[in-house]
Amino acid sequence: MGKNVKTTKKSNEKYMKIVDAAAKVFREKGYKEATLEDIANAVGMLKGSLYYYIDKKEDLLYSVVERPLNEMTENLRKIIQTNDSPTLKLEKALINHINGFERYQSELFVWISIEWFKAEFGGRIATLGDEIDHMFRQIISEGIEKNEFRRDLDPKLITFAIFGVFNYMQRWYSPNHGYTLQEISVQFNKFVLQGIMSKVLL
Amino acid sequence: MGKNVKTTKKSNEKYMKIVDAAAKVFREKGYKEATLEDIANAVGMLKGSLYYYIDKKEDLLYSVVERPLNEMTENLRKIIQTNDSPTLKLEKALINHINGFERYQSELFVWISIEWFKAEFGGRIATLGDEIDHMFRQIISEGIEKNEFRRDLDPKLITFAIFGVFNYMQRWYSPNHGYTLQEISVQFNKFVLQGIMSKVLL
Amino acid sequence: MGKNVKTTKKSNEKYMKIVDAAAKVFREKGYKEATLEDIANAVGMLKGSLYYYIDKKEDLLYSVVERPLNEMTENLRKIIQTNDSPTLKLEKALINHINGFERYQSELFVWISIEWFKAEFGGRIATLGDEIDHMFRQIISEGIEKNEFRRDLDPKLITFAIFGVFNYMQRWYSPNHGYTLQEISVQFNKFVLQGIMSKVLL
Amino acid sequence: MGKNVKTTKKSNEKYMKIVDAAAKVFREKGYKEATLEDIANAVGMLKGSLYYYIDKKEDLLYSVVERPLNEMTENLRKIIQTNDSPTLKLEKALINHINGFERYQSELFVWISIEWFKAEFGGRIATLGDEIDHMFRQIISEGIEKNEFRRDLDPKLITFAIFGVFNYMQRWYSPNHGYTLQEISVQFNKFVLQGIMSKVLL
DNA sequence: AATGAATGAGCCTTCATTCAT
DNA sequence: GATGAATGAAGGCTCATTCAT
Repeated sequence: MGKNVKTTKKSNEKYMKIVDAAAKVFREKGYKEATLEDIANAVGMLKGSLYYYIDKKEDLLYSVVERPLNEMTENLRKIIQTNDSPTLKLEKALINHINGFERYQSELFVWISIEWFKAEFGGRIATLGDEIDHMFRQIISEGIEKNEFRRDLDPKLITFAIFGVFNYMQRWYSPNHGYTLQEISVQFNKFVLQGIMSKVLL
Repeated sequence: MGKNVKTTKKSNEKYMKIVDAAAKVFREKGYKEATLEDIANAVGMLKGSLYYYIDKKEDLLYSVVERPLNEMTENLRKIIQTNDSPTLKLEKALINHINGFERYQSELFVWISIEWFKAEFGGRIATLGDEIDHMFRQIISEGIEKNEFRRDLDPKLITFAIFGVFNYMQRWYSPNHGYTLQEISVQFNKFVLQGIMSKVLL
Repeated sequence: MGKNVKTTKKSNEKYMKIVDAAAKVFREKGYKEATLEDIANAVGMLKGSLYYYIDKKEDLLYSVVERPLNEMTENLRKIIQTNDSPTLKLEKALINHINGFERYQSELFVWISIEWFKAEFGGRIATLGDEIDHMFRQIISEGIEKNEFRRDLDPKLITFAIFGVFNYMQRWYSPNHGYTLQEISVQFNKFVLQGIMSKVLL
Repeated sequence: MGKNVKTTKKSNEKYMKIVDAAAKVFREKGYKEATLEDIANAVGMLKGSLYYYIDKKEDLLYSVVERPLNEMTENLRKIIQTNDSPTLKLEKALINHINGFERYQSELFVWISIEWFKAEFGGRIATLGDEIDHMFRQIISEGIEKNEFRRDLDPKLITFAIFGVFNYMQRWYSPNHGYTLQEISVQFNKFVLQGIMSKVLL
């Protein structure tokens, strides 16, 4: 962190405005399709002026996803370290996930949308979400060990399935347009939990 | 929309080769990042020559996803029209889905990857998958009505969840690399079905 | 040699025209100052069109200096391999040098002008002239050994001096403007030779 | 030309530091490649701040070369006005030249490096070195008249040759790296003098 | 059918320069 | 005196597209 001269500059309000704008533009058009001019316009400046704050376009991508991802990772870590049952941990983890979407809508959707191509970006970006994957898988594994989750499910695959349920929201979810995140959260949790639990209460 | 001069041309072998190549290149690089030169090279011709077969790059996108999607739609329609129970219909539909992935891997993954931005493309592309969505939703609704599926789940949301489980594969699935589609299919079906069924047999 | 697809293309007339234009423009404005647009205009095309022939600006620089330098190197090699006396070899080498200037004026002057910064360019460019340096030095050394040239002069330094005499022409020489290359050649040779010979006939 | 508001400012220490930094940066990267930011960084200020001292980048170039050139011109003038023999004058002039390099290494190398393009810069810069050229030529001419230098050599051309010997150092000379300026001076003087003298003592 | 060649618009990035504070 | 911030013009490069042959 803070390797370049611009770190100081980055820590100001304007830079945050730029990153916010970038998040929205990336979200709307996709990273590659988004133009620096688009972003600059959204902030009310010229594209060249952005370079006072960044070194290259990719910097913006990193800045957009860095904080949300780190926050979610941190929250997840706390959840995992409790003595809660795996089932409860999973519930909390899923709620954390949706909460993340609530707070960092564009940002996380941008993240999800570049996932497939993240290898193209610097390693920094590529590994940002790895820990989340890992911790989810850990919860699932623990649940299986403790007989709370079905033994016939592969932890890795099931983690993918769960991420699928939630992350695919990127494709259809739009705020103020159909369902609230709250509704979605409730429904998806019920679905996922019943899907993996070994003893289903009916 | 109407048949144009190129319709004839499109029906030949060469054009199919081009579309196949396009599918692979789109899948690997993403639609925007893929270059007509990439595609042309993959077929062994020059980029300019492609225009004998297409009018614009987007045509290729359409051609790539058109057939797979239509086929899947058709299959799904047949499944829906049977007298099978909703549960069985859902199982078949999901198997059909994975089978589609098996046969049209790149193509469908391309489709999924552009879903979010499909509005940008001509209406033709935008509506291609709508029927699939609709029929899935129908199965779910029917299952709820017939008390096979949980009443507390919203059909539309649950359809999204299911699509999420499967379509998110685009992000992590790679053939000959971990799980077979068969394994995935079995696991995901078990997960999804237990997740939505009203009476779970344990 | 011939690593990329464009090799074939490069071997045509148009590419040569471009390289010629580049040589002139580089000569007039300097490599960095020269714009691709300048060069394109000189050939009567648009700057973007140049990329049909090149991969990057630097390619042009390389193409400009490659042949002249190779030719001069080759000629020099022949001169060195004879049984001529060092004095005669030096004379011939100097004449070869001026002849090179005659044939490849812009090209060689471009070369000389980037010498200081050649490290910035790919290794290919950086080492192009090394052999010439080396062979000149060899002639001087041989002349000293055979007592034709002064023992009190350091071969390396004197080679630099001689290059200085000739290559500095880049700064002041302009065709059809003062002296002919022939006149310059005669004068400089007399000057250089008397400067290094051990026995001067007066 | 006239003294402007900034003249006062220019006469202070800070401005000198800036010019010194500019000299080094210009020398290392070339004038065009050197960034005002590079220079500002070298002095420990921001690029915008430079404009308190300068009107435009070119000003720095002028300031860099002005003093060294004027000093050398002045010294040369003194040498010329003596009653020394042309031979001695030439020796002194050459020593003055190398001494200049010693004291104003970067500065003079910058000067030499922009010579070809000096027409692009304001006339002020363009004519700065003219007097030096002229006085050198005068010494040579005088030497020929007095039969100390060879009659068969053209004064103008020979002056170019001599400048070549010394000024080309810009291309290969690097302090603390091979030869000392002292060594170079001795060798080059011997070479040049024997090269032009009419009676060579062996 | 396909090629070779060129177009032109657009994008990222750089940088000298300005200016209010 | 100096900073921070922004400007705007320009440059290298990419690429879908066109078109004569």
